[in-house]
Amino acid sequence: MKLLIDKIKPFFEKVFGSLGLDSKEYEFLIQTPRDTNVCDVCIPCFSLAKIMKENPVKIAENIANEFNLLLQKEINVKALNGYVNFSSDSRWIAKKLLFENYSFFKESQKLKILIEHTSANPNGPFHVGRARNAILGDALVRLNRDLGNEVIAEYYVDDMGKQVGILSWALENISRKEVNDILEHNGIDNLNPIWKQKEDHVRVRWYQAANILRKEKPEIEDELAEIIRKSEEGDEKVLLQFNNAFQPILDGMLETLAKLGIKYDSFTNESKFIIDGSVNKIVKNLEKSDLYGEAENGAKFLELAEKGVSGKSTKFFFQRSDGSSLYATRDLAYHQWKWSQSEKLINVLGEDHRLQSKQVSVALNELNIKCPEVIFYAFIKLPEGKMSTRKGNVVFMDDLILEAEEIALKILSERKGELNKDEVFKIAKAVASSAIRFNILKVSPEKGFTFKWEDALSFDADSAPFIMYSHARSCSINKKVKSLELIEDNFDISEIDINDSTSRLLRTILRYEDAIEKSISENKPNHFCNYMLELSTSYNLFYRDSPIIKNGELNAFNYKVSEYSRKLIHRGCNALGIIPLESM
RNA sequence: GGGCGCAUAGUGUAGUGGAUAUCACGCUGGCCUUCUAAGCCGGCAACCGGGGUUCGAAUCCCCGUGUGCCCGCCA
Repeated sequence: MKLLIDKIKPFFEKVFGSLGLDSKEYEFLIQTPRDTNVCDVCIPCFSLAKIMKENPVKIAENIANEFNLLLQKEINVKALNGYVNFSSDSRWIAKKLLFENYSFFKESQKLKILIEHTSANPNGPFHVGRARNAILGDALVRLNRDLGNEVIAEYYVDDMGKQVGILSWALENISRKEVNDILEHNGIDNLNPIWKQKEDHVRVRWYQAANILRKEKPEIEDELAEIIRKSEEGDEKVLLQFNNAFQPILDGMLETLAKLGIKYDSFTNESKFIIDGSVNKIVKNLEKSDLYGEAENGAKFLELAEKGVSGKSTKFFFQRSDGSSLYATRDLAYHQWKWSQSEKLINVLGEDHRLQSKQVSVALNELNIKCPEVIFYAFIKLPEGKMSTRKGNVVFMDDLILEAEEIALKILSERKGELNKDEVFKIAKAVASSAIRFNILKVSPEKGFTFKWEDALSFDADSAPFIMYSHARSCSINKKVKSLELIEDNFDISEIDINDSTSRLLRTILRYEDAIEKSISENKPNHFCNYMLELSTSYNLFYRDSPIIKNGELNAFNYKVSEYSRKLIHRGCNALGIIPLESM
């Protein structure tokens, strides 16, 4: 409700000045109420009671009276239960939105932001748990872009070290037949033939087989250690070999994410920071820290016991005894580099990285490098327990998407319609991808949840299709108006009678800015999900009560409101990665 | 053993010091000759337990309970 707050601020200064209060100090009191049906903006007077030594109900009444002397009739001010409640005239809102092109985020500061998300090790297909990262990250990218920020979506590629090393070794040393035999003996399902062309599904089997083989033949460890060591020294030949091993997997993973509308602007390889020497510089600088310590064998660490880290080990190791670097050290160099690209950093990490992220923050402080904002999300479990790529106990995102498309197709086939096959297929894909994203986004990131097929595939009221359906309706109306070539009569907004549901819709539209800003400032896309559900509900009520075409004639005001809503729902869908279809 | 998350109707969720605790599923009763019924309207039902701070606590603090994650010279 920025529009209204900006409107009343100058009067607020006068009123509070006349009460002998510093208006700047109390500006924060102007707020949007929890229950938006009560009023548009309010000032709770409870905290003033102590200073003014008076009953908050009385204070509210006095303040309301003062405002009423100053404000024109387009803002209604009333005192209620110790609150000063402001309600704007619906015609005034309509005028600002429909005729004066009030635009959102005009005064917001625009930033260059780098959002690093997903960054999953390229060793196998996405399962639903890992995908939460990508879906959250992509939503943050889109929300920030909606506000006008310039955003880089970053994927940090683990192209060295143990995991890729194992994969690379497996592809060179284990035959297809051996892989199949090993996995069969260990109860891992066969490759689903649907995915036999998709290298993430194919190659992960080598990774799984190698992990089983390592337990049986310890001598493999020596071979592994050798190539891993070389990769960490930046050996070009080994890194190229690693790259050839994981790149087809990464491509397969990105193909899956693309089905969900997720794309990246930039990929950065971990090895970059070994090769360019920045890791070495980080090590040198960390050695100067007061927290620096060395183990007996020469491994280097920071002692974090005094920095709020506790547990069995309080040491943060950044160099092994053999002189090689660790993931965390490279991460420090990576952060330094990221700051050279942007003014704000956001990382999306699983809750298992909480400690590691704290260690990185302390180390960054020691290096005089700013810390990123980090958003943590809890894991998605299966009813039978944790998901694990190695154990093959997962729901693949590719399978979930396929299943969702089939259900959408089934629903479409049950409904009468004159859509052709291509359109039906396109709609099913859009519904599936949007619904999956939304069902994950609508839950607050720090809350864990258990994956259930029926919830993930729910297309009911609390879902993306609900929002998409409102949009499709508004499109349908627009098409009808166009096809009937109805004429938009001129009208005087001050003469229009605005009903309750239209008034509610106009107010909901006005809260778009607040919803985006809240979601961004807290890095919680679920807030905006909620808002989009409210916007759609408001539109549905308006649709019920306010005919746009009646007896073959166009209601120009209702049409303008509908069109404004249509464009805003479209915009909001893009901000969440929901595909706003024109018909469904 | 220690640290860090989380706990709201039968189920899932919103809410980060204020007005009658949000929305959905569920159960239940209604609305399609009228701009897409994947919709709309009505009813049922909840703040883990105990202390504290405050004029006021689901929200902040302490203790407990349950649950998840972490405590590698892995990533």
